[in-house]
Amino acid sequence: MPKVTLEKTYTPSTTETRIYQTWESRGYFVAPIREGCKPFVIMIPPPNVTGMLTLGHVLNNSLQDILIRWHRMLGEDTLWLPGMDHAGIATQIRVESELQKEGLTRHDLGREKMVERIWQWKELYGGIILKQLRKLGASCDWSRERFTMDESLSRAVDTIFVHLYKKGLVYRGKRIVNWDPVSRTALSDEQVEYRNVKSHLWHLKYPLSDGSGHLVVATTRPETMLGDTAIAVHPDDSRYKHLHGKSAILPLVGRTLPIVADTYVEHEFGTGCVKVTPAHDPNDFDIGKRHGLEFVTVISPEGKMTDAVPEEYRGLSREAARKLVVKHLEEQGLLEKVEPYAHSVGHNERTGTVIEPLLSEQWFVSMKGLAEPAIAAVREGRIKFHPQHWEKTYFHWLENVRDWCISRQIWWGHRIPLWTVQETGEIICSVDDPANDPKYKGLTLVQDPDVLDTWFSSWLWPFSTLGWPDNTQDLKHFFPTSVLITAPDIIFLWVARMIMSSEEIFHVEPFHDVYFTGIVRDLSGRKMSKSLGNSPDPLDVIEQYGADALRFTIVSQTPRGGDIRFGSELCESGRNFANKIWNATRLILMNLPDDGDEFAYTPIDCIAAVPDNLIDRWITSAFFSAARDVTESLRDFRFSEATKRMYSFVWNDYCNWYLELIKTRLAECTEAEQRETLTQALGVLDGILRLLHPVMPFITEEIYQTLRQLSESHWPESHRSETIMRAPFPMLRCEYIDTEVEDEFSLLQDVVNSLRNIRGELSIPKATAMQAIILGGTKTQKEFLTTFTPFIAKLAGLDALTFSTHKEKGWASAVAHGLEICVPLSGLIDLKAEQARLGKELERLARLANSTRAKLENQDFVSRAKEDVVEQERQKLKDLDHALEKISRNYEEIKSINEA
RNA sequence: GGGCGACUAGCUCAGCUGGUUAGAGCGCUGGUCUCACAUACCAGAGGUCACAGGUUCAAGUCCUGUGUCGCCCA
Repeated sequence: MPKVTLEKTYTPSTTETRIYQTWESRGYFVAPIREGCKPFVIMIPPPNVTGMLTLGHVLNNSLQDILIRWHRMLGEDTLWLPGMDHAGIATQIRVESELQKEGLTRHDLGREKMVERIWQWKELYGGIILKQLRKLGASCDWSRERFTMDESLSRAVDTIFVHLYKKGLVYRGKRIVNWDPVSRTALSDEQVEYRNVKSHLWHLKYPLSDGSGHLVVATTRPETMLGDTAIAVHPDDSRYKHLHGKSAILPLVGRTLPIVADTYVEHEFGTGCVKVTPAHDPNDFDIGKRHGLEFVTVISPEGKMTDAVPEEYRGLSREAARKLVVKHLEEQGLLEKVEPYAHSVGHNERTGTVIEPLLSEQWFVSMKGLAEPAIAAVREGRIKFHPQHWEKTYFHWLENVRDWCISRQIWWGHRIPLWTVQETGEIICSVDDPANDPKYKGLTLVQDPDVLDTWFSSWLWPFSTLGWPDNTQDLKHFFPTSVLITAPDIIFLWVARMIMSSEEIFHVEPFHDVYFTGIVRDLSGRKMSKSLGNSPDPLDVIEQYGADALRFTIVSQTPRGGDIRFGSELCESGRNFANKIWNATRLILMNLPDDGDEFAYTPIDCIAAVPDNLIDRWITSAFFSAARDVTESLRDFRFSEATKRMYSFVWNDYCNWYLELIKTRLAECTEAEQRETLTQALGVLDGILRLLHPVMPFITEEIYQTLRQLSESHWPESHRSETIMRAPFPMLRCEYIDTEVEDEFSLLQDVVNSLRNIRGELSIPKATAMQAIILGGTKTQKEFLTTFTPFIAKLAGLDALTFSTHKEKGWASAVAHGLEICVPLSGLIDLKAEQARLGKELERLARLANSTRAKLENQDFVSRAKEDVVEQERQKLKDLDHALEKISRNYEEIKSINEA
C-alpha cells in the first residue's frame, strides 16, 4: 500500500519551520542568471534596522512573495532582494538611550567610538525583522542581502552626491529648516508630520512709535515675539493703510518694528495684522527677505532661548519662555485676550518631537530638474501605479516640489563627501578620500561633519543593491526591476525619489509597476498602534494559525486600494482552508489501492486528452477556468480576487461537488475505473497545489512532497522538481474549458439542489427514506439523469430516482431546467410547509416574470437594446412562465388539500 | 482652504468596458458527529446598493449636487 498517511488535522507550526530551513539550505531562493532568460525582480522596501515585524509588513511582504513565487514557477530568473536601511536618527536615538542608562552621552564617547558602538548594536540586535520575515515564508534571496551602510552602497551614495554636486544640483543654503531640538538635527519637509493641536491664540498689543495708540497682533507662539523684527499688514487692507511706513515698539525688548505691507497677510486671520519673526517661521522668513528685515535668532538649536533676548529669558526652554512672556505682557496690560485655537504643528514623524522652524545652513538637492523626468515616466505610462489614482498625488507633489534638505547633524549615516583644505580654503567633493591624494600632502583636510538623510541612500536602492556604480553582472541582468510594492505613506519620501535618481543616472525607470497597499487597521477601523495595544504580534498569529493561514487571510482581506481591517480571529478562515486542502488529500490517499509504493498519475496540465466521463470533464474544465481567472487576477494585481477564486474552486467545486461525486464512483465501479478516478483526482490536486503555492507556500510544499514520493517517476520531465517552488505554475490548457460540459453538469447540480431544498425546508429528517420522481424532460435529459442516478441519490439522500408522466396530489415538487422534480411523500410531509415553500417560490418567480414582461412590452427596449440582450430576455420569460405554470398548479393542489 | 478615497446583508468586502434573478466569507437560525475534514456537512433568513436629481430602452455601475467618514497637501 502507499505508505503515505496524514494526520487528521494539519498542524502548521512544526512543518513550516522545517520546510523553510530546507528551502533556505538548498539555495532555492537564490536568483539564477541565465543567458536570455527573462528576469523578474522585486527590491524589498528596506525596513529599518531597528524595526520589528508588523501586520503592515506581513501584508506587504506576502504580496511580494506571491508575485515572486508565481514568477519563479513561470521559470523566470526571479530575484527578491532583501535588506535594511540604517535609519539614521532612530538608530542613533536607540543607542543613545542605552548609553543614558550607563550615565553617558554620545559626546562622552566621541564620534568615532559612538559610531563603533552603533555598529556593535546593529550586529547584535539589528535586523530582527529579517529573521521574522522567514517565519512568514518570504522567499528572499538572502545571499544578496544588503544594508544601506554596506561599503558598496556607501560608495553609491558618495558617487551620486559628487555627481549632483558637480552638476550644481547639490548646494548649500541658509534658510528656515525643520529643526528637531531633541535630536538636534534638520529634517526634510517630508519627514515632518503636521498634527492638529489644541492651543490658544494670544492677542498682543504693540504700541505705535508715535504714541498714537497700539496695534493688536495675534499669534500662536508668543515666545517668538522676542525675535520680531517687523509687523506686516496686507497692502489693500483699508484698516491699516494709514500705518504704512510707520513703526511700532516691540514690548519687553524695545526694538523698533517697521510696519510693512505684504500680500502674504490674510485679512481674516486674527486682526489682519501679523508679527514677523523672520528667523523662526518660513513665511516670515520670506517676508523678511522681501523687505530686507533683520533676522534675530532667539531660539537655539537646543530649543533654548538665546542671548539675543533680554537677560531674564535667556536659557529658558521654549515652553518656559512662553509662560514668562505671556505673564510679563499681561502685567504690562499688553495682553488683549487669549482665545482657544486649534492649529497644525509640525512633529518629527518618527519621534513625535515638536519641530522648530529654525534658520540654519544646510545642504539641499535642487529638485525641479530631477522632477521633470520623473513626472514624464509616469505620465507616459512607463511606470504604472496600482491603484492608478495615486498618480494624482504623485504629480501634485512633483509639480510643487521644494528642494530637499539632505544634511543631518547626527553621527550615524553616510558622511558628506566634502572636505575643506584649511590652508587654502579649497573645497573638495570626491568619492575617494583626498587624504590619499598626494596633491594634498601636508595640508589639513577637514571633512564636513554632517551625515546625509537616510533617504539619500534609500533612493538608490533599486540599483545600489545590485552593485552600482560598478557595472556588475547583477546590475546588467536585474535592472531595471519589475515591481515595487509599498505603502502609500512613503510615496514622496521614497517612491518618487527612486524614480528621480534612476532617471537621472540611467535615464530609465527603476521599476514598471508600483502597487500601493492599504494601511492595516483593527476591526473597528483604528490604525494599529503600540499605544492602543490593538496590534497583534504577527509571530503570535503565525504560531496560532500558521503562516499560510495568515498570508491567505490578510491577502484575501485586502481591498483594491483601500485600507484593510484585520483581526487575528479572521485567520480562522485561512486555517480552515488549509485544513480543507489537507483533508481533501487525505481522502484521496486513503482510497489508493494498497498494492505498491507508487501510484502513477499525470499532472492535470499534462494530460494528453480530455477524460471521457462527465465528472472528470467538468472538474478539468472548472480547474482551468479557475487557473485562468487566478492568472488574470495576479497579472492585474487583484490579489484578493485571486485568493477568493482559489478558495471557491477548491472548497466548492473540488471538495463539495467533485470529491463527493467520486466517493460514489469509488464505491460502485471496477478496480480499473477506480484507478482512473484516483488518477484524475490526484492530477487535479497536483494542479491545485501548484496554483495555490504562491499564496500558501508551506502546506502546498508539504503535500507536494508526499505526492512526489508517490508518483514523480511517472511525471513528464517538465514537472519533476524536488521542490514545488520550482515546479511549473499550472499551464493554461484553455481548450479544456468546456461551457457545454458546465451546462450539462449544472442540470445535475440543480436537481440535487432542488431535492436538498425540499428536504431541508420540509424538515424531512435524514433518517426518513425519500424517493424522487421526475416528470417531463427531453430524452437526453432522461438518459443523463439515468446515468447519474446513483450519484444524485447519494448527494440528495434518496433511495430511488424514477421517471413518470403522472403526478399525484400531495407530492412535494420543484422545477429545474424544465423538469418537475417530485418527492412523493403524501401523508408524511408537512403540507403546510410545502404550501409556504411553493408560495414563496411562486412569488419570487412571478416578480421576475413581471419585470421581464414589462421590459419586453417596452417598444423602446425591443427596438434599441442589442439583439442578444432582447433574445435573452425572451428566453428568460419563456422559462419563467413554464416554471410558473407548474408551480402554481402544484401550489393550488397543495392548498386545496390543506383547505379540505 | 485644495485634493483624493470610501459609503452595497448584522460585520468585512466582491460586483472591472451600463444588460443573467446584486454575490462571497464571517456571524445568525434550523438540522446532522453521513467511514476526508464539527477547523466539517445540509438547508434557511437577511439588501430602498448613503441621499437627491440627471443621462439612457436599461443605472449598484455613468454625470451633477448633498450628507457622513477617512486620508493627503497647505
